Amino acid sequence: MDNTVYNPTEIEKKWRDWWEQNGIYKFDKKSKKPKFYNLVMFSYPSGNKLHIGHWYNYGPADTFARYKRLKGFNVFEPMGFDAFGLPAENYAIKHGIHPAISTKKNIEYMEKQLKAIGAMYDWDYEIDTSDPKYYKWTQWVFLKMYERGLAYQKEAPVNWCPHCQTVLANEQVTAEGECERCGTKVIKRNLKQWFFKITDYADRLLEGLDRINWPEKTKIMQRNWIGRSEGAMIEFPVKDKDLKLTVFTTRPDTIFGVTYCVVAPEHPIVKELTTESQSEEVRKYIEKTLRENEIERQSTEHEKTGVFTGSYAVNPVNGEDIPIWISDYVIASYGTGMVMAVPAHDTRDFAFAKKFNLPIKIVIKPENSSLSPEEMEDAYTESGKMVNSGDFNGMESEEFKNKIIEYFENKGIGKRHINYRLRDWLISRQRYWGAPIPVIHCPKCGTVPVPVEDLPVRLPENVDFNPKGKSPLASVPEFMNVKCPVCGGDAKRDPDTMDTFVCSSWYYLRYPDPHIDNYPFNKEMVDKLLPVDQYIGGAEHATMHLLYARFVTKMLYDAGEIRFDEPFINLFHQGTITRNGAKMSKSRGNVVNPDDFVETYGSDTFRMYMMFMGSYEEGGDWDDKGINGIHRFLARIYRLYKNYYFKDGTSREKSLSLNKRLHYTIKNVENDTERFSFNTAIARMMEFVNDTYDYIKGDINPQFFKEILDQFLIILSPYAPHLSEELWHFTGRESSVFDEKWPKYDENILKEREITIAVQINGKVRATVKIEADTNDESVKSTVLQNNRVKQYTEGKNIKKFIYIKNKIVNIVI
RNA sequence: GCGAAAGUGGCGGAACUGGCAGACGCGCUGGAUUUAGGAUCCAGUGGGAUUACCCAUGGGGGUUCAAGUCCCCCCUUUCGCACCA
Repeated sequence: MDNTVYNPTEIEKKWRDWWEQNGIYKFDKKSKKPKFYNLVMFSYPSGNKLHIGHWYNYGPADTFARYKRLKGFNVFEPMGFDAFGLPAENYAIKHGIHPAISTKKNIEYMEKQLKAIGAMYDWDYEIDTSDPKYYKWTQWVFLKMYERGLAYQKEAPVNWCPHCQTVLANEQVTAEGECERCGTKVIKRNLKQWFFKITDYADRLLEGLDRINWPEKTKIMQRNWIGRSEGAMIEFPVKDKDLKLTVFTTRPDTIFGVTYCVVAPEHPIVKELTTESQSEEVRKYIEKTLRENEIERQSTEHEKTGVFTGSYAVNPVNGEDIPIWISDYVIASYGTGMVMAVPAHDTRDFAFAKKFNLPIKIVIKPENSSLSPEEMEDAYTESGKMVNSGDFNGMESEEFKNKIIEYFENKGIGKRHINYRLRDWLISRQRYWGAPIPVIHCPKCGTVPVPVEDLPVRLPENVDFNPKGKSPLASVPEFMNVKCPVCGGDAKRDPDTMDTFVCSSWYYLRYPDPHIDNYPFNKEMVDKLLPVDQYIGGAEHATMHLLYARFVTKMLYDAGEIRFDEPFINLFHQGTITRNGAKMSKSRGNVVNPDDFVETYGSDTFRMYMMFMGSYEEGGDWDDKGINGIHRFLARIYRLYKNYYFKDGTSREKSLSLNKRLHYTIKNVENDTERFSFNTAIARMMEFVNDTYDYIKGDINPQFFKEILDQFLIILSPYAPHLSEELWHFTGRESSVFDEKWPKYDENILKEREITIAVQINGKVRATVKIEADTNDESVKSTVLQNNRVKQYTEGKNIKKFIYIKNKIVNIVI
């Protein structure tokens, strides 16, 4: 009987050590094979260590990398740590340990866990963004931005997280108005901050999306985030005042329908617009607005409110007086913070006009109907023919849109304009654990960038890093006091550190030569290895890291530093793993701790089970018992080789069916792996193993069986690397299975000679018949009609139609 | 409110361009082997009906010889955007 026991713990340790000792995964820079840069999003070392989400990112990604290696690519698969930033710092604060120490410890632990995955990482290429050797070059990126006029300081209402005690970029505030990291409600504060001018790249960030193979939903998110809209800026003089309202509109064609204007309550111009008699009401309204939180205020369900300022603007095309209101439905930070209102053709303006009894004036008439202000229930926002629009009546509104802008431009009252929702990237943080901003403030020379040769601006270690609402570095005189590089006089350093997303916006350039110390990256290696061929990571970075990285890449391309302007050619987002149908969280108590399962089942089983649970794109639901299925499968493979690989047999015949099954498996596992359909690839391998167990029930042809099993090991190896290496050596090999070539399948072997097809009568399957593949329609028809089962149904009936889809199905209509 | 994706056995999920729905696995049932097993092997497993029949892919219509797949309406879930002028 069978007492062969699959002991993953022992096997996996053995082969990890062997791989390391023999340098199996050392990246060969000189290889002539085509390169394949397989990248996963690196992790930040917080106290939580590697969780299942990391495993789900890294395990399957490594399977893909191993597959590519067997397919003949020179695969580059590095790993590192995004070590600066809030998670690491908050962990340090909570435990009262210096972040430099806790980060180091966490990295050490996570390295161990990452090694337990058994991935092909070449650790010679490891990155730690909190290492001065790395952040020196993050500061260099800042200086490049500065040099190119893309880094600037300005005072602006910015997002402030009261818990993290720092400002945040727009991208780092959730839709609920909460801090992306800690979930605290974010408030607005007026502060002087550093920004990167990502808005300069808005159009190119849009255009580039058409050239990359990314999930469509991610592209859509980026497009929406950038929010390009075409329209016009139009000036409305204010009656009896030396003032002008400049509005942005995407519907200049509705200019004759303007019946009022609205200014955001917090806009400075409101003071000047408000008349004596309205001042009390306006003051109260502004106060009320400021008390309300941003989210409630910006909700579409929020009922319209507003107050008349007492002033009137003049419509520049017809001289009509139009009242100026303030209302919180106008956002101060978008466009100019003021709008022209056309209730007849804009739903929001319509609701406002209805509420305050403002006139509704129709200027566009739909194709086959007419509108009347009294009967309208909502605004008409489509195109149509112009009416009530002076000399332009009768013109198509779409055509008029362009005509009227030309008219504005000729008269000097407006111009064509493209507006974006995207704002500049706020990169300064009032926190300790980050790369210091390499800038010196000199009373004489102003803002002076730190000369490149003086980099890095080192983060001092002896600092009280507990957040106090201002930069911890500001209270470190040794750090702050510095001589101005220009005039040599006394000056101060900038006390802020950079957003961690700056660190991760260029790390993929550093990987190919992470130890280079005279430049941020090795140009020759970057030319060779970049852009990234496959990037795999979570979808939550759609409008953060993935947008920033593209921006920085484009900037460096413009600066002549690199030869490509899109960093990630192919992108894939893995799904999320749930448990009992719910997201894993500590509060639900349904967290899967990978270490526990790896200990009992081994990393091969753990990795493979994650891949088997569901489609990689959608994730799956974790089942503590389900993992047994994969464990049994691997143990079954183990026993198959140990007990039958060298077994004697006397059969001289090859099993045609098993051989065919092998080729079928090679083909499908190849196709499925290529499209990240790991769950079906594993199912195909299970079918193969089931078939081999059928085969060994009979007499074995030892030579043939060995060949079959050898090839199967190679296709199994990306999925269960340790087990496959073990068995590969068991068969007598001395070299690694990962130095083999992916087997080729033979389409001729896959072609069935005799096939079974279903015969339907009126769409219901009533029989199956065996036919020769590719036989002509007539002979199929006679075979089918002679079938007894078919005869029962067709006897004495009139066959109206006989449909035969080649090699697939027959349907007889009677 | 708008946009996108999805809804298939007791469960996780297959089904690539319309062509035998439920691959593969979990669980369950029965059997074999075993001192015993939560190990292994074999068989069965969508629902109903006493035998080649009927019903089944969220619900309702439709197109087609043929629909999980295409079209229309509705319901539910998840995600994204939320007054962006």
